Formats: sequence, C-alpha cells, structure tokens
Amino acid sequence: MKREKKKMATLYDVAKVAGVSPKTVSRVFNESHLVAKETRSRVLEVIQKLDYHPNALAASLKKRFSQVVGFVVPYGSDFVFRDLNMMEQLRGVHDVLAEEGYNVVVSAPLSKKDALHEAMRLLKRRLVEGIILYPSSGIGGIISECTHKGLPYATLGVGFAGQEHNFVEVDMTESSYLATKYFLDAGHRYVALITRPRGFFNYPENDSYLRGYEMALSELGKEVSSELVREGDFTFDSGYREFRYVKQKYREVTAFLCASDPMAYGALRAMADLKLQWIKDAEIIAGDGLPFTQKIFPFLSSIANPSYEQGRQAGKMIMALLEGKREMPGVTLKAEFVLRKGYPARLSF
Amino acid sequence: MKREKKKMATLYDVAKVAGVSPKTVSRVFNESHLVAKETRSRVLEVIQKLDYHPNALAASLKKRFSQVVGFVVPYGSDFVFRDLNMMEQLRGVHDVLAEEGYNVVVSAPLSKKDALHEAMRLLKRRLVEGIILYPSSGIGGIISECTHKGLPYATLGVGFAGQEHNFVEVDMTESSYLATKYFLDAGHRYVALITRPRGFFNYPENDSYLRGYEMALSELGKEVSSELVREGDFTFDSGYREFRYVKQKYREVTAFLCASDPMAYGALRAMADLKLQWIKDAEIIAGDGLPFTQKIFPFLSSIANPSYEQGRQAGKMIMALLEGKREMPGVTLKAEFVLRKGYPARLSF
DNA sequence: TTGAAAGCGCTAACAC
DNA sequence: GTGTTAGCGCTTTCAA
Repeated sequence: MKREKKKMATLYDVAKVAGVSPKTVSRVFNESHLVAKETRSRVLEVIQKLDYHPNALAASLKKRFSQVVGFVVPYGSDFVFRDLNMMEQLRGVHDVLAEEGYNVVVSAPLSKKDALHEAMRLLKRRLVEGIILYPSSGIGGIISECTHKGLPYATLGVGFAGQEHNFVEVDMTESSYLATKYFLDAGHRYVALITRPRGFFNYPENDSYLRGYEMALSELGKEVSSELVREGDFTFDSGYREFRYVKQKYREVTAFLCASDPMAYGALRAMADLKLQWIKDAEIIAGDGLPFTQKIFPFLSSIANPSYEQGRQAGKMIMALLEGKREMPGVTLKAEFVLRKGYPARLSF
Repeated sequence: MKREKKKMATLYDVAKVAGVSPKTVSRVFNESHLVAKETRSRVLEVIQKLDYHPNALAASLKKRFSQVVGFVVPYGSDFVFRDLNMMEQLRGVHDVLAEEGYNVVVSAPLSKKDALHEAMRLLKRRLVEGIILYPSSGIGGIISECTHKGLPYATLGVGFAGQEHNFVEVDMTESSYLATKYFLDAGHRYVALITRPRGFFNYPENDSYLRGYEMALSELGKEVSSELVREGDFTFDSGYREFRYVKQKYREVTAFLCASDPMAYGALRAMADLKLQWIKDAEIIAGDGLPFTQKIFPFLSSIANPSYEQGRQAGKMIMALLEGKREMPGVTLKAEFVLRKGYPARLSF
C-alpha cells in the first residue's frame, strides 16, 4: 500500500469541467436516458478527456451492492484447478455472469477446514454479493446461516439431505442405469461401480450413479454386492486402486462403471499394469465425458456430465437471487449415456 | 438489487455497545497492538456478540487499496478454462495470493477483442488493484498504458518485444534442444516441430521451442526446413492437423516435437487414423507434461512446463508491485526435458 | 492509549 | 432535466 498513485479523475472533476452537477455525471453512467442529449454528449466529452472511470468501490458502498459473486470450492487448489469438471462448471458460471457485467472471485481455501470460513468471510465482509458453492461436508452449516441471514447462495449439487432450494444438480440415475444395462446386455456377468465417497455431500442416500446401477441390476434379478460398489474420490489414483482391488480379488468381474473420467483412466492404467486386455478382460465406462478425454484412446463410452450447463444454471440462479428472489426452486439436469462403440482407429504399438 | 438486506452491524454499533470510539474498534482489527489488552478483549467480545465483520468495500475506499487482483486471459472462456496449463498458472497465482489474504477475480472476456478493455476496466474502476495478464496480441497497449499510469501488472510470459520488466516467462530453449537431440541420437533422420503460432505474443522471434530445435539441428549440420516447422495453436485439433499434413507429405519424418500436450494427443490421434505404428512410424514428445497427461498412455517424454511455479512467481511479483515497487525484474524459469523411456506397461487391445 | 472530525467517491432522496 | 444535501462504513489526520 506504499505505492503512491496518480490521482484519478473523480465525478467532481468531471462535473466541474463540464459545468454540471455531480449527480448529472452520475446519471450519464447509470440512467443515461434521464439526461438531455446535449448535456450528455458534453459530459461524455469531458469524461473522455479526463479519462474518467467511476470508482466501483465507492458506487458499491453507496448502493450497498457490488456486482461480484464468489465461487468457493472446498479442498485444496490442487484438487480444484486440476479438475476439468469443476473448471467446466466455473466456466459456465463465469460466462453467464460476465454477460451481465458481474465479476467472479474464485477461492479455493488453503485447507479444507477453511472452506466454510472462507465463504462466510467473502460474504460478510461484502467482498462478494453472493456465493456459488461446491458442496462438501460442512456445507449444511453455511447454507443454514445464509438462509437465516438472507445471504444469497447457490450450490452446484444438493448440499445436504433436505435442501429444497437453490441447488443445481445433475442426475445420473437414468444414464447410469443405461450404462449398466449396456454392460449386462453385452454379456458381462458382473459389473463393478467405482463411485464417489459415500459421505461426499453429507448425503449418503443421494448417489445417482449407485441408484441407476442398482436399478439395472435388480431389473435382471441380480444382487448388488457391496464388494463391487467401491468408493473413489474422483481421482486417477482412486480409480487405479479400486479397479485393482476388485480385479485381483474377483477375476470374473469384467465391467467397470466409473463416476469420473480420471477414475476411468486410473482403471485403464491398472488394466495395463495387470496385463489385461481391453474389452476381453475388462471394459470401462467413464463418468464425465470431458471434451479432452473424449478425444483420446481408447474411446470410452461415458455418462456425459453437463457441467458447463450446470455452471450456467447456477450463475442464472445466483443472479435471480441477487435481484430479489428469496429462494429459487432446485434445478435437476440429466446426464446422458453416450455409447461409443467400435473404438474406431487406434494406436498400434 | 431489490433484495432487501438485513442490516449488518457496523463499526459504530460495536463502538457504542463497547463504550469506545469507532477508531478503537478499527484499531482492534488493524493495529491490534496499539490497543490496551482489556479494551481489546472487551471490544472483541462485542464484535463476537454482534457478529460484526468489517465492510471491505468501505475500508478499501478509504484506504484507496483493495486486496483484490485480477487474472485476465484473452480468448473465450472455452479456451482458458479447458487449458490445464493455464489452470496451473491460475492455481499458482491463487495460492500465493490467498496465503497473503488477497482475492483473485478471474476474467475471460466474451470476445477476444474485449480482453484489453476488460483488463483496463477492472483496474480503472478499482475493482482490482493490479492485474496478471496472459500475453496475447494487443497486450503491448495495455502494458504501456499501465506503465504510463503506474498501474501494477505482471505478465505470464514476455508480452512484447522489448518488455524488460514485470514478466515471468518459461524458457524452453534448453529442453527443446535436448528433446530434439534425443530424437536425432535415437536415429530419427527428420524431426518436425509443431509449435505455437508465430505471432502469438506479438513477438515472433521469441519462440524458445524453435530456438532449441534449431540449435540441435544446426549442431549436427542439419538444415531447418520451413516445411517441418508448423504453427499450431496449442489445441488438440491443430496438433492433429499439422501432424497429418507433415506425415502425409513427408513419410520419412518420424519424430514430432509438440509445444503442448493437447497438440501431442492430436498428433497421436492422427497417427492412429493413418494406421501408423508408435515409435516405428513416429515418435512424439509433448510440450507441457501436465499432471494428468503424464499418467495416461502412451507415456510421452515431455518438455515439462513449470506452469504452477510460473503462476506463483507472477503472484509474488504482483504483490511486490502492489507494495510499492515500481517495477520488477523479469523472471525466466526453465522447462525441463523429461525422458520417459521404455513406455512400461501398456494397454493391449 | 484513545478520541473527534473530516472525507474517500459515489448515489438516494428530495428539492427545484 | 437538473442540483443540493446527506451519508454509505470505514480510516486518516491530528489532538488529547
């Protein structure tokens, strides 16, 4: 703060030079239509000449409203910025808000515990007007505090059992069902599911990957074995670990439904390490269908996660809340099962 | 803005209840050591009771300093948020700034032309105190304006020919040299380079991939063929396109150095489509060495780009500038050539 | 160690 | 259509 600044022109400077009142200058920026054409063009000229730009801080202070929204994610930044799925969500949020002149502050707390404090810090210190949250354990506390105090928030997923508003979730039930059914129809006798951690959103019952998986199995009178429902954490390494565990213990399991792309690639890597053969020994379906992974080998069928759209919807939701709505009905998007048969050309070694 | 807010406690509320002056409360937050212990603890109690949080907007307005930094990237958000390399940079910036209590506003203009305006808008409207810029065409204008007006900025790379300060760049010369030399030593007679667009930073001469490549070739008395130096744009598709062009025209070219990971995967994909065989028909070195791509097959040797560290350095640089330094000497990091021989286990089809 | 007064740059409310 | 006044919530003098 020791940096000395060139004084920038203020409203008053412009007003003085243009020979009008400060309020008139303010109007030129905010309610241009209430100003006479001539006056306006004269003011605009001076604005140009003095290189005047309104001070957003001062305006926000007075208006008691800043056009800034926070995007707060839990876990360390290494988790977030490396997760293309989250980045797609952020991109959706960013695009919608940018279109309306809002700005986005991105914050990934340094430690997981800080996530909650961080969100409230941003809000209460008025650094942001509302927040978009990625659900994680402890989010229930934030949500109830926000609700209680009337602070605008929206969650990218259902934050806790019983949350009825302000969420944008993606339902994988149907696509997960179709994926499992595809496996079974293709002749696989056992299908494993590598899904998210059970307590992930503090909401164990709401795993739609699991729900669709169970539906497909029970439809065919098959039992759901707890040994074949594995908990990963969306990362490559957890996919590797869980695939290996299942495949080494149960050779006969030949189909793996993974709840994220990185987990699918971890499973593929485990396959290679175990010297297994693609399709014959194991077939894998990926859980995100991200733009990049859709392009590389092997071409995986996937449960395509509409994360960009999810972000956009969350952006729209927070804006509606900022503009006066007390609460918004939850939105549920559907993931789509994308079958990629044939694994067209592939690299030979 | 129609949303009515619960009034939050202000400094005055706290002062009144605690029976001290507003300034004393302010001191408790900012210069705690100048307040008598008893006074402080009494004030802290009231702060707790009233759930008081200082209004950052008001403080910034008065202090003429906000702890917010902008991260501005050119091109659409689809380019940025999907580029893991840029995300690593952002992550580095975020981490350093978060550690010091700064916040980061991320902005990817909706259209490429807006990038420059966007950066200046954030700065001049005092939404951010300084900006970190990703170089792109037109950046020269921003930089000279910032320099002229004393606005703090740092660039992730050299912004234009002659920029002597405030940049954090990565030099690939040595690693690119080593990569090319590896190819030649391994018996490849012709090496192609798929590099960034020539005018990318408005700075055609400063392509360090190219420089290293040329060094290795000329050391062995080989000529640099303009047909084998291709311009990509870092994307998968451009890698695909340029590989295909070269390989179809010049069968004898069997080594490809790509300036980004996505381009390398695009090239791999082209290999598959052309039914070529890995190593025998073509070997590829990737240009980023991102955490994710390092894990998938085939294991590619790479020119490992220290993008996270680059982001951290840029974060430190902008903070130094905010704290009073007029300009900072440019920083040059070195990429490292990582040889991944043997391509250990791999997936069989 | 503490306090009073002034004002950061803007806009809301109300005049005219 | 335009101007005046007051004040958003804080911190910076400067004084006590």
